[in-house]
Amino acid sequence: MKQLNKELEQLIEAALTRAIHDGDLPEFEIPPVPVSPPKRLGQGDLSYPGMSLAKLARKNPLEIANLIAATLPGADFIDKIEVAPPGFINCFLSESYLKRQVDRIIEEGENFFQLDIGAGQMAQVEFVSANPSGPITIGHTRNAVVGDAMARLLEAAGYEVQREYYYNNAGNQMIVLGKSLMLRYLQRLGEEIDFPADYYQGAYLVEIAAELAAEHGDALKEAGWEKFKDIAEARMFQWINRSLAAIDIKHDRFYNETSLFESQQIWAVLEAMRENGHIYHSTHWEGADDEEIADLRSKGYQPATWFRSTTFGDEKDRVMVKSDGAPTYTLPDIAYHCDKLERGFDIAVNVLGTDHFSQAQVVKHGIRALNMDPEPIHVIFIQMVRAVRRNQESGEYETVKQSKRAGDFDTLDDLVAMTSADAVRYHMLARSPNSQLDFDVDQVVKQSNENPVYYIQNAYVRCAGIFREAKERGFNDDGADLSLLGENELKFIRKALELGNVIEQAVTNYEPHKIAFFAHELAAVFHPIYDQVRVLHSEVPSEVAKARLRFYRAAGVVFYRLLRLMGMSAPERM
RNA sequence: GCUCCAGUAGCUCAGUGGAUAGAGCAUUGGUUUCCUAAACCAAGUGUCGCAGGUUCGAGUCCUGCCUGGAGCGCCA
Repeated sequence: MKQLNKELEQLIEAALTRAIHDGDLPEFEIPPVPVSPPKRLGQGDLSYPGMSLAKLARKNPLEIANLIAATLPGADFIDKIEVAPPGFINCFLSESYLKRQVDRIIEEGENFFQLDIGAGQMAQVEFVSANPSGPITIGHTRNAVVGDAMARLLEAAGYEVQREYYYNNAGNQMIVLGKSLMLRYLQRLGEEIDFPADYYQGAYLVEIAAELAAEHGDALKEAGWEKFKDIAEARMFQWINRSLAAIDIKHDRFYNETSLFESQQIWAVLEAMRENGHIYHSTHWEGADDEEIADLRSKGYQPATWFRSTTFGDEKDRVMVKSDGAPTYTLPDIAYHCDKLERGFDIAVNVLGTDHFSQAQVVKHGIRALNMDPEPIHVIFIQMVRAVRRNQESGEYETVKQSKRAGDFDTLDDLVAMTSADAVRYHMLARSPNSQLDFDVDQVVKQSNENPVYYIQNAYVRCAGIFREAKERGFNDDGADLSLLGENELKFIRKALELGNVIEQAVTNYEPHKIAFFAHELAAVFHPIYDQVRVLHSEVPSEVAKARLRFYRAAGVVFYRLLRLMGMSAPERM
């Protein structure tokens, strides 16, 4: 399927090139000529503001627009070109072209607007990557939804996509997790234990401990924390996968942080950075002021291994290996991204919460310190998300407490249980990642009947419904004459043909939320049409009904494609 | 103190430097003899945080300021 705005852009460029060649315009470098759908009726279907050329061409904008309009090469999709003051070039699409696209849409089916922008290229999306120390929270959920939608859009753009989860199963946190479970188990066996405040407090560990006690009795009493760490990690891994699967998210690969230790890769990376002259050994970083040095000294630190990240614009240097010999989190993270780049991805998208902002910068500095180009890496930063609900008395929004008690909604499992996988996905996606998101639990739950989620899905349901009814009546769209379609149906086709551009915008700008808004806009075009354009109605002549039935077949294809791009289900009935 | 994000309708938010700034929710009133009511039609609300600047043209770009959020660890 053609991206018509791109086609028109090329035609305008051709017209300009020719005008310059013919001497109708002075010599100048032709800038990009962005074509977009105008906002108002009567301004055509695609529009280009020719005013932007006035200065370059040293000519009255209206004259330039007229010149372009007069010399624009023809194309099968163009009906007419109009010029509007002060210099807009408005393109009206050909009706017969639009009608023909109904069959094209049906032919393409699930590949409707499958683009070739990324043909032959590999893309990776690393997302979620939550520490395996507890449930998937509402914050992870937003990350998961955005990352998966990004992956689906990259696939639609033609990339071969791998979904990866960086599994942080090394480091102190896992030891604490193992010890936390061990203490809960011993508590369950009746021992009096003072549970440390900095251990994992979640009730889920108490539950797992109870299960272990039921299954093994006191047989694990003498087992070390390592045993409990393995048990806890396996349980967390299962839990995370199950939660994500409930919203139709699966990763192709779980990349274990521990593998970077086992393979010695972290030390190889550190050595390479050292060879490039970016590593030094000291009690404090080179640019530290007296106050900072005094602070570090008061903590009694021995010398540590520092990365001179300030070379690459960082505000201070960073510790790679602590004075006790253990690496910080940053070193394996650099090694991991180094490994990613060596795997040859043309694009490596990384979805992170803004609390990882500094960390991500340091990783990029580290990649440069390895003399590698971090350009393929692109980070989508997700702003904070809170579950909120309105206080009935004050009318103010309040944050849902970070408690694991039943009735609070701060995990993915809770959100899905209270709403639906589709509602969670849509609401998490339909927001710019740059905006903080208040997920209004009551709104998504209570108003689930008048919700954009179902508004979009209902469009597909309605298409499916017509075919069910037609089948019962023994009616079909064989031999449909598309020329019988009316202006209403064309309105929908025009809008649907924008999908290619939406996918491209979403991919090139790393803004997957655009697809969610487009889906809603398209549904808003569809429903009024459906209300008026009937198929199985006594006043509709059989030939017209066939054409309309064919149209609804195409509309169903478009909505199916959209719903799948958002990772939502396409139900046949509500 | 420094870096990044945000500030647009009562609320939650869209908005490629272009033409008269848009949705949903909430509010009010209406709509189906034959597939469609989780739908449709109609009504209304704006100092686009503030002040300058660039431009033929600024919600969009630049500078300063105000407000809210995230970060700036020998944590992960």
